Amino acid sequence: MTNKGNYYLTTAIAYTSGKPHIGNNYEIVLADSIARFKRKEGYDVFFQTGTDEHGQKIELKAQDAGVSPKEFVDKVAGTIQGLCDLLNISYDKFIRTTDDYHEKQVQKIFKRLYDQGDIYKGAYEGMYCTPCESFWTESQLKDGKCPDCGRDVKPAKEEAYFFRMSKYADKLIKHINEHPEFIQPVSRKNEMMNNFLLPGLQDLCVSRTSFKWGIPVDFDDRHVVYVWLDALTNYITGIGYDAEGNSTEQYKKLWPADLHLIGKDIIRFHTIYWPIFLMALGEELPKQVFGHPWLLMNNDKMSKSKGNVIYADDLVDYFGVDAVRYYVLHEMPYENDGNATWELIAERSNSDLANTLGNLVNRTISMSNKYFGGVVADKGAEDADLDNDLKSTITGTYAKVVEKMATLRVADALTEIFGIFKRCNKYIDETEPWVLAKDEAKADRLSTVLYNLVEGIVIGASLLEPFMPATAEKIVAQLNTKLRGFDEVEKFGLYESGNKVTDQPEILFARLDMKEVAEKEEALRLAMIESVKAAEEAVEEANVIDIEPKEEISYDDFAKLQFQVGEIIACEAVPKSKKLLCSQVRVGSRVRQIVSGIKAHYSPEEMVGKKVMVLVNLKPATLAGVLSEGMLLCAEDAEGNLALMTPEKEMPAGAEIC
RNA sequence: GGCGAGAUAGCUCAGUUGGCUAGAGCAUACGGUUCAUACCCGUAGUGUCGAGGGUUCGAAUCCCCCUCUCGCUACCA
Repeated sequence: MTNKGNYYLTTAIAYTSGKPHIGNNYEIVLADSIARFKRKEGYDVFFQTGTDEHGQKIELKAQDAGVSPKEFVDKVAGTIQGLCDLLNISYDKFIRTTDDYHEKQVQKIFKRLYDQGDIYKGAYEGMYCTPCESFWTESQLKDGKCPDCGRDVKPAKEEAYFFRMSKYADKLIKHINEHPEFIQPVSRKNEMMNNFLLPGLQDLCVSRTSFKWGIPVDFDDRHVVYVWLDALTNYITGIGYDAEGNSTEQYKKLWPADLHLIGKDIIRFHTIYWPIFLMALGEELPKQVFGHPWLLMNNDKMSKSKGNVIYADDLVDYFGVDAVRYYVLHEMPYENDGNATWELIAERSNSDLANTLGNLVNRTISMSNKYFGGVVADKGAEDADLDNDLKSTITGTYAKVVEKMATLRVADALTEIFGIFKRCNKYIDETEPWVLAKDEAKADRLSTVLYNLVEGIVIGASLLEPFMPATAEKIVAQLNTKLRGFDEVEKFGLYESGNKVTDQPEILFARLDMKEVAEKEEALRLAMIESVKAAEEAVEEANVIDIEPKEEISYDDFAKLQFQVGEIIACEAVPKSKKLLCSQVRVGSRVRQIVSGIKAHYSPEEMVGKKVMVLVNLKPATLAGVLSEGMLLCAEDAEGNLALMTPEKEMPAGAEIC
């Protein structure tokens, strides 16, 4: 195939906070199929993936695990790279944001942007969201919560470096308008425009002082570089970018990237901040950013405690790598989220892989052995009526696949390829080889029919190679030939006539018993729940939580609070609210009505009769239209589980707590 | 209560700028076949395109309203 030039594609780098599940691995399988396809089309492909290893979340996770952040990310990065290899991912480069050259360049980039005035030092006073590691202004908050994740924010002030986003906003708007293909799917483009660009971009805080696990700003080492500035630059540092103008030949060859493949949740970072960083560096923008949908499990959020997390390695163990690749590539819709369950994967494997494809290869080889001792020869005994349609279907498939792949419709491309195998099965029915075999005079015709089948399968396997490389190889190995290049899949009849196929056809995909699949899934589910429990029990003893220290108070401040034991004598849910319970609480001789947000943790029935700790002199308030005169005190753990405070010995309602 | 997304065959979904009797795959039923992994081929379907109203020569597609589902979010005093 003639060289068509360079093609540089990337996946998002995986955040090393834990082992990724199949929904996370979907992206890289998709990227791999595109990379392999482009290579086969004749592009000089460079495919980069890797891990994003900095940030407060990782610092905390490492702390919990009792290891250093570096030890923590080394382990997770190893797991992630292992999964990539398991899934047969043909990446050219696996970058880690803790790699030396990357860290050095990020520092240089930061310095350069600072020197040229795009980054300036300021003080940040605002609301901070810890999980997102993001600062927000009051006006950005959504109902007082983080507009991104919706969790609580807290006021914080810190010296920080800022990036002048607004300086480049107009240029970016112009770029997006002039390059409609830049943001895919297009529906995302308007979201970015209307929600962020047109209302006016805020300057972005690009440094942190609240934690250490990041790349230090080299001229002010109390600060570490904002994780997104750090992470996004991997796309250029990984191929040899140098902020001082000494970029490598590879960089000059590959940049700008042809495609950034990312999840739909991080489109904003890739279509607003990243392009602006690049503009500031005077670099070209990537040609396209594709925000793919998510793969859900059981149409539900995955959760280890529910035991419904699906891991790629479990699936590969059971179904084989190509069945897993086939499933995620074929079942993922283009714009909506997809769904995965063990049953769905098994059904797909049985119907498409075992029946349509595997059985076709098997029956073709069996017939060749049975009728001709495995020798496949084209005797030229054509039946134009039957053969021409078969041939045109097969040779016409490549063009259709190319058309689908051009717009990243990978699932549709696979459907086209399987059209070949379906057509071949039909051809067997049309030609009835077992009938031909009974007539000595029709031996040549029979031979040609089998030749046509083998040829069709070879072309189909060659088209299938980018998506299911191992299977494609297995098929042609059994047919004693090689996979074709894309310049040889539109011609019919290149299979070497007289070749001999294997006499020991191997089952490509075994049919799966749905009952066994269900049992396997259930076993894994139980094992997962067990391991979660065991892990919880193991940490139970050393289980401590640190919370943000509050300002010191005087005894007088404390004395202002009046706590008493209260007895809950009645309790009911507050209508029109999702979290509130309304309790009647006897405190001394008085009964107070207290509303609490604990419906998720206590049922009204189990509340009744409890003796609890009550803050009684809190100003009454109305919640969801119901008056509340006081507050029930609870302890809260890191997961937000609540436990009511109760006296450890029997005490009368109204007893003072002091 | 607020914001967002969605509702098409039993299941998973396609349906481009409104246009001929609404499609695909799987599952189902029936028929054919036996080379093959009880497989393959063919046929048949069933759908008030969530309900109602409107615009139009014509609406799954546009507008209004309603119902329901799913996210996120509010009230955690």
